[in-house]
Amino acid sequence: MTTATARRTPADKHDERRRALADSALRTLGELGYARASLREIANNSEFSHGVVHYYFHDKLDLIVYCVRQYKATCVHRYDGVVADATTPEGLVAAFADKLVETIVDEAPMHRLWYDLRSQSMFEESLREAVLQIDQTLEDMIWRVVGTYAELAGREPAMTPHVAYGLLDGLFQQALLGYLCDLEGVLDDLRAQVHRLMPVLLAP
Amino acid sequence: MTTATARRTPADKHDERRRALADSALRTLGELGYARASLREIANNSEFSHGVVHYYFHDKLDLIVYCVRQYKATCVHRYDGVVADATTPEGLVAAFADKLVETIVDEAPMHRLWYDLRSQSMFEESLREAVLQIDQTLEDMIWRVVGTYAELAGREPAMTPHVAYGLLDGLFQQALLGYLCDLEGVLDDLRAQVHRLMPVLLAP
DNA sequence: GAGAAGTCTTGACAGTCGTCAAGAAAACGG
DNA sequence: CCGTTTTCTTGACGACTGTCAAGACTTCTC
Repeated sequence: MTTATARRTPADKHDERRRALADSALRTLGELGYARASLREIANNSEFSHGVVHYYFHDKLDLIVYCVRQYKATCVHRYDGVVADATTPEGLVAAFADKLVETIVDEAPMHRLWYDLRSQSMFEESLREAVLQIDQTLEDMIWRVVGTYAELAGREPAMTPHVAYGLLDGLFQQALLGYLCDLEGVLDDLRAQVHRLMPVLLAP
Repeated sequence: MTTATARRTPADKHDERRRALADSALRTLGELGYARASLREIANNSEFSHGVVHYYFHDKLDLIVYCVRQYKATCVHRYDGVVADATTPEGLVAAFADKLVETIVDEAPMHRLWYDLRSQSMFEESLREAVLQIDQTLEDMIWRVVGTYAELAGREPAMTPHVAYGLLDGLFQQALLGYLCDLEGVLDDLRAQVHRLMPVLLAP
């Protein structure tokens, strides 16, 4: 009865419901993208009715930004284990590259949704604040990997966090598109590319 | 009367009209993006009526793919002059970087439209063929720059065309987003980043 | 200049969209 | 158990969408 988990205020329940709704919505958004995923379709692929969205979210933009924020909040810790377990620079690179490939296979819909949202933010000003914030967390995520890699290698990073993220994101996006287009070898290519790129990110 | 330009078949006129319509459409598409640019809005911002679109194009997708193809067809020759005029590796890099910055300022709407279309192709299979083709021409464009740079420097490229394009595209996309978000210094940053990256693309 | 072919306008069609309001249902507090 | 508050469903609204067809207009051909 009076366990710790029973200590839930109404506000907590409200938030919990928002999270559950966002989780459902993410499935549909990852499948259809930002523009083609209607609120009715999102609701149909969930346990909720289409009207309930406006009870928990102000409007469609509010829902979608919340969804992507929620996904990315956990996403940015994907490589924490890689960083924590690494003992050699080569081992870190290998684990990092493997994890990159793994997430393309496992979460391609989520990644394309992110790139969709980021592209839309180039047109829709109201998306830019959230996109810039998320982009920053991704940059930090990458920098934790590169920084640890530099430490293990006993060398200094030769690039800013911004550049390191830009370069890796370019390769990742390319691989994601190739994977979704069923091109052959894109995943192995990505792995090899990361192995080649990482040493370049460090000063000689 | 019987000048060379008067030698126009009806098919030529038809193509010319398609090009003119596409030119108008590109303005609206660059402003609103793929999803929010309706055929009526496109027609309103042109000298045509909304029905004429279906006389020259099969449907909306047909129009938009034609538009982006048309734009990119000229876009891929942007650096031809840079390549042709270059006499030293450093000069080539400087001219290339300047041109990259210039096109962000001058043609930001067109570039964001391209990234929009490429993102959409991750969801819409019918876009993928065109996107992959255009992406290949962009890769070739970049490789003409990198290849000439390698020749002038008397060294060998250390990356495949695919990787070189992926890396530069990542930086470019980042700078474009920053520019559209009115972030300070993104253009100078891009210039500096290209100066640093290009030597890395060559073998020691 | 009459007829034919090509070009374009207009208006309508069947859907879909985001949004909201009225009220049912459920959960809660005493 | 009743009254209140929160939660959710249902149905409707106006606006907007891509598409198309009927006909007007222009251009060309003989």
